[in-house]
Amino acid sequence: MEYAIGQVSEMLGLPISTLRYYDKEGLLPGLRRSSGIRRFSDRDIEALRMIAYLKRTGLGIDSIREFMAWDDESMECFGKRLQLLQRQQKALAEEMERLQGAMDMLTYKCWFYEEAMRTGHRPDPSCRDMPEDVRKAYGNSLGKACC
Amino acid sequence: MEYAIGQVSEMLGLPISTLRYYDKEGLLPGLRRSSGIRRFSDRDIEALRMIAYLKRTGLGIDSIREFMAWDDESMECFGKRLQLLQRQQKALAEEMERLQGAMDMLTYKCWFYEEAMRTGHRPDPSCRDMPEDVRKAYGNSLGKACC
DNA sequence: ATAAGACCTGAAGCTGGCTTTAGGTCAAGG
DNA sequence: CCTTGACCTAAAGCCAGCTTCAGGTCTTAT
Repeated sequence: MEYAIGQVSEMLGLPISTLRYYDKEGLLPGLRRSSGIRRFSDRDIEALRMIAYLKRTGLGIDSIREFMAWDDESMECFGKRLQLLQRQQKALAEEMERLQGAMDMLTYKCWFYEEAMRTGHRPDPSCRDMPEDVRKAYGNSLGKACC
Repeated sequence: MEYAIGQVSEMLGLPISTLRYYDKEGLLPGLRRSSGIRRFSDRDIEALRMIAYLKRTGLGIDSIREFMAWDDESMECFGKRLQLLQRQQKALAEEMERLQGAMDMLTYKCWFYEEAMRTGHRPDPSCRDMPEDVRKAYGNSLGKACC
């Protein structure tokens, strides 16, 4: 089955301009055309879904282009793709750790301002009635920085 | 204690240009100057640490400016800041879910290409020897999309 | 007195990932 | 025949968050 750009846009919820941009950037190396018009195959659709996922992982356009360029029939492709994905897995794990630290800061600060509102003054981080989870979050993030 | 911009840059590992940019953007409303030169107090330093954390949560410069503008001596400030932080907590939780989905995709795809290299052909997602954690990751992300 | 070094400013430039603009082709329907 | 609508292109524009540039001030050491 083949689709025109407008249909694909609807199917995937992506603007037409984005699809053309991806094509121009070489993210869809197998894309067919008939008399100038792009004809998206089911494989192209799957590639676009994969692109969306790769973008979520934080991968940039350049790496996605590489990923898509490796001919997925070849044995060599498996190794190349695996390597790229593993690298990205590591990068994403680090990013998620960073975000967890930020989240812990928010947990502590929300407790802080709730306490401040309740008692009328800024609580002490060494406060004995800090809940256990907040204490843990505090330790995992600010520890000593305050504001 | 007060510091000049170069010292602060060293202390926090931020480029001088960034510190000036933050000041220009109004992120340090209390910053003192003597004869044109910025004098960073300990409170300004703490504010900068907090800015770094807020940025990590994904908060934009505009919201950080708001956050910093609320006079933190006032009772009203507690409520305002709490509200902003809670909103960001929700946004960050959603972002982390998105990333977890992306991570699950990577888990599945890494298994996929490892299998492909081992066996010499692309494995079937309905494969009985898919490890439990990979199956779970697969369910939580692609499910049916493939590439 | 002068040269180095730390500070200052406003404005322009950069990056990534699109989006918009301006202008053109082509097929179907009234 | 002419309009409408879906497609096409190259090039310029946009946004956030800095960074760089060009030029100026102030202090301190030689």
